[in-house]
Amino acid sequence: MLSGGEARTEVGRGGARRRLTPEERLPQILEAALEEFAERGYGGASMAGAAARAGVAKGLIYYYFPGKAELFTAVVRSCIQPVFTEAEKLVAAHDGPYADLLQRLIRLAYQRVGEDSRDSVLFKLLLAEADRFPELGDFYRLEVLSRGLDLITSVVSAGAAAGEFRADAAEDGGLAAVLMAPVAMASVWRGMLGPERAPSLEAMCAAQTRLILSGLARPGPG
Amino acid sequence: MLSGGEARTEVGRGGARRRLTPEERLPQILEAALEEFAERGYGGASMAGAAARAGVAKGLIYYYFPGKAELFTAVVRSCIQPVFTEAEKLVAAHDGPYADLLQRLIRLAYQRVGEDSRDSVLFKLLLAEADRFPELGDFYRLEVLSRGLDLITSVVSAGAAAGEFRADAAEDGGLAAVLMAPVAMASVWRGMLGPERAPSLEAMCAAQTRLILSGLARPGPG
DNA sequence: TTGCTTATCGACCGAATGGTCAATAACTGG
DNA sequence: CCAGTTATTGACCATTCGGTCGATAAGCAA
Repeated sequence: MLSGGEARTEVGRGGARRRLTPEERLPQILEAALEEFAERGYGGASMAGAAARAGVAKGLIYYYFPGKAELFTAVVRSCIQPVFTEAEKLVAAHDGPYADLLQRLIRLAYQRVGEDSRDSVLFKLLLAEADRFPELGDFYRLEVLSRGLDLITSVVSAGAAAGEFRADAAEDGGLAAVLMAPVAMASVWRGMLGPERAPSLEAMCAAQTRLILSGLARPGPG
Repeated sequence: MLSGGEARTEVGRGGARRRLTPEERLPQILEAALEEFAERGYGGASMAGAAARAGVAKGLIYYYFPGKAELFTAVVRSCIQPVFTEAEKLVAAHDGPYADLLQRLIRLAYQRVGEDSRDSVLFKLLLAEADRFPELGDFYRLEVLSRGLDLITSVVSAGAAAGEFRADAAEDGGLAAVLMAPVAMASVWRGMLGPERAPSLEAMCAAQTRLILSGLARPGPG
């Protein structure tokens, strides 16, 4: 009865309405969606919630994104990509002992993990949802995992070629993953347990640096 | 209108009904719920879905569990705990060089990750949902993280005390986390990318073994 | 001002979901 | 075989949520 067919009689009389260019509104929506996703997870996040955080009507989000899934992938893309460009720049610019470079890379990575807690939360979320969104899984494989592994591999190989590291390190297929994992896991731990309860970043950074440098050194002179 | 007060006229005439003791039914429900959660995530999983997988009416789940959250924590508990008892038994029973023990522990961990893919998926899920369920976070911290770190720390310390490893390894607060992370991350990668696309477990196991053994060895004789 | 484009709103819908509850059939002990 | 206990059912409810859509106002050009 009270579901009148088109009984929509009092529409569109909303309050102050500010019209923005898409270049201004999009970041607002992405930022709000990041908060919503980080706080409630993918399944728990609601379009209405993201809209409310952005101070915007729900319908507007559908004006910018086809649906929830696309909004999520857009948020992830906009957040995780810049991390790697930084590291790659460091590698390209470096010269000197490779041990120093490796040490500096490790420190940079841990530092970055400690900086923005929302990044960690989103990273964790990415892990959790990747298998339900093929596009997300591909994105992670290509833009995060492979990129990180390649970066590490190139440094280790160069160090081995320069006689600084053990020669067999260059052909060790799993080494890069083993070197990358502690930072990734530190991020996950931070995202899930919070900065206080997760293992200390400083301690992990120091331990990994020591372990790697002595573990990769040539067994030669005492 | 058509919501008759107690118009429920034809209830309870369902088909073949098998009555089981709770000790028989509970594992069925937990197993079915594991499948459902692993496949759809926490938010995406539905009580009806879990019930259907168990071949049971939805209401029965509420007979055994107060709600969705409790069902989830029960599933996680039942799944992750047995992993550690195995490792702890290994440590308790071992004697001989600590390098061998460490090697064996690493192999056991990677092996276990490779065995049941649902465990990896659930582990990934646990990471993702821990911060929305305090009970889950505590469970992880106490029953998984601390337990693993303690195990590793005890072995490393014993090895250092026996003069097998570098003396300073025993006091390295972050070392255990760095040693534990690759296995955990390997599990996460498997859970999110699948066995084929994730970094090879064998390669990671071999690389980590090499890295650790040479990284922990006393710098002494060439 | 007029009129066109388009960013923005918010009521609405259908579907799905978590959770409840009275009815009931399967066992149990006597 | 009967009565009491309890495991099990499935219809039902309230709510939430993703997504649609017509109305509308803000800006811009003429």
